[in-house]
Amino acid sequence: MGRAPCCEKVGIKRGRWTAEEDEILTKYIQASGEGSWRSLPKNAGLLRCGKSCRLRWINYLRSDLKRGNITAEEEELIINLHASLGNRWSLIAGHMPGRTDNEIKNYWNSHLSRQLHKFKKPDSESSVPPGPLQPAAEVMDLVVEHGGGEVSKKRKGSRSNMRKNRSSTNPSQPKELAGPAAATVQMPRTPTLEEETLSSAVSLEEGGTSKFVVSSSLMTDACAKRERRQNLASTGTTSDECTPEVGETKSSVMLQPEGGLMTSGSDGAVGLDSGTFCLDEMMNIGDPDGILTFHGNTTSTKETCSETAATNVERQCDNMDPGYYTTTTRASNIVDDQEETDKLGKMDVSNGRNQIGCTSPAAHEDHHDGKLDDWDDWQWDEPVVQNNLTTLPGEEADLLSWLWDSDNNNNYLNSSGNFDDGAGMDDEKHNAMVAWLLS
DNA sequence: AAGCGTATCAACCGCGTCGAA
DNA sequence: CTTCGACGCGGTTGATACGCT
Repeated sequence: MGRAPCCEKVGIKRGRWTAEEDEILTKYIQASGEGSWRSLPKNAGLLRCGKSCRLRWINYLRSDLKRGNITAEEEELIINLHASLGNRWSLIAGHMPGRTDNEIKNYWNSHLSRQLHKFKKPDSESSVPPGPLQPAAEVMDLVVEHGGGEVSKKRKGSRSNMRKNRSSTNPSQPKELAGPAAATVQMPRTPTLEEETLSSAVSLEEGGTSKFVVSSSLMTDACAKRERRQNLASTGTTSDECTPEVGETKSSVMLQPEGGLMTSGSDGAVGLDSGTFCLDEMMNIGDPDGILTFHGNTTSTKETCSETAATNVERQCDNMDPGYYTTTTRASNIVDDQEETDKLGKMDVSNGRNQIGCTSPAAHEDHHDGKLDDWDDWQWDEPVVQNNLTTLPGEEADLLSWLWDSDNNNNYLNSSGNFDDGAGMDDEKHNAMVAWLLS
């Protein structure tokens, strides 16, 4: 048995609203108030469905609506909120006075999801032979899956992109990170959702420079104390002022490319200023220098996070097919080895659209005292050269070029230049790639 | 200038949730 | 406890605007 229609279909006007209808609806609501949508059209003398009236009022006629384009600040906020809330447009809109869920949803679908689409390596465009692992795409699938949002199926380009392309005099010029886009947006607290949601998002700046965001929120009681610290950080307290609590060692502080702080305690919990995320399930960050250990044990520390959290993390771990790998997130040791420099020359995020380059934000950490440099100083166009990534010690350099080789050529050419049919891209590499991206 | 392809956004549709009966 | 109506939400559609060739 089908559901009864919300209103009679016959005699109901559809399509665009006229100015007269708008005026009738506005006057009626001003006189009688919102609500009773079902009976409203009849009472107001409109030949419209109640739903349609409600939608028209909420999305267009309300006096408190903000008109005009989405600003950079709002875009940043949408990205951050979407990373935490997913496609809960009404909730996102609730954090953005004057904006409607429909407006935000449209903006996401037409603007922001395409950026994800660009970041996500499309299978159809890839020359990767069918194989068990396609690291970059798979990782991005993983990231996008958890709140990264659906990617528009139909849209390929963008009119705004066309405008930019036309007006751009220097396509390789990285988008300026200073200003709104680089500002940390303080996430409004939405407890129930944060408690249940583990999500991630990725955004990509245009012009061939990447802004990689993996923001997650998974609130648990055990993580709450860290959230308090991150709240301090987001309200102006620097990372240095986030002193560890008794019995806890501040093992590392990393910087999200978004400009937010990413912290981890000795217990392996990782916090973001846009939420907190118990990472015990997936990896340990126990090394004071930021050594990140990736593991697949999802059962040992469940008591520290809620069952929901554990379930979600388990799901992520399942997707990641975790093995055991240890990588590092530091990149500040100075070496004068030209050979290593040459190796790292392969690691360039000035990539083409089918290539994903990734540099570790943590590599930007000042190794002397753990103090974070200003993210604005990050050189997006040539990060390897300009951000001293050329000074990685040999082990890290090998890892980077090794990972890069796997992804950069899409054909799994190994470091020796031999073709790898995919089988050679073993779990270890895959997990290392995941760990690297997450770091 | 015309035609075509695409982006944008208002509106529609169906389903889930909630509260009252 | 069940049913039903109202509402709200998210996904999708379609008309229109716009940019490119």
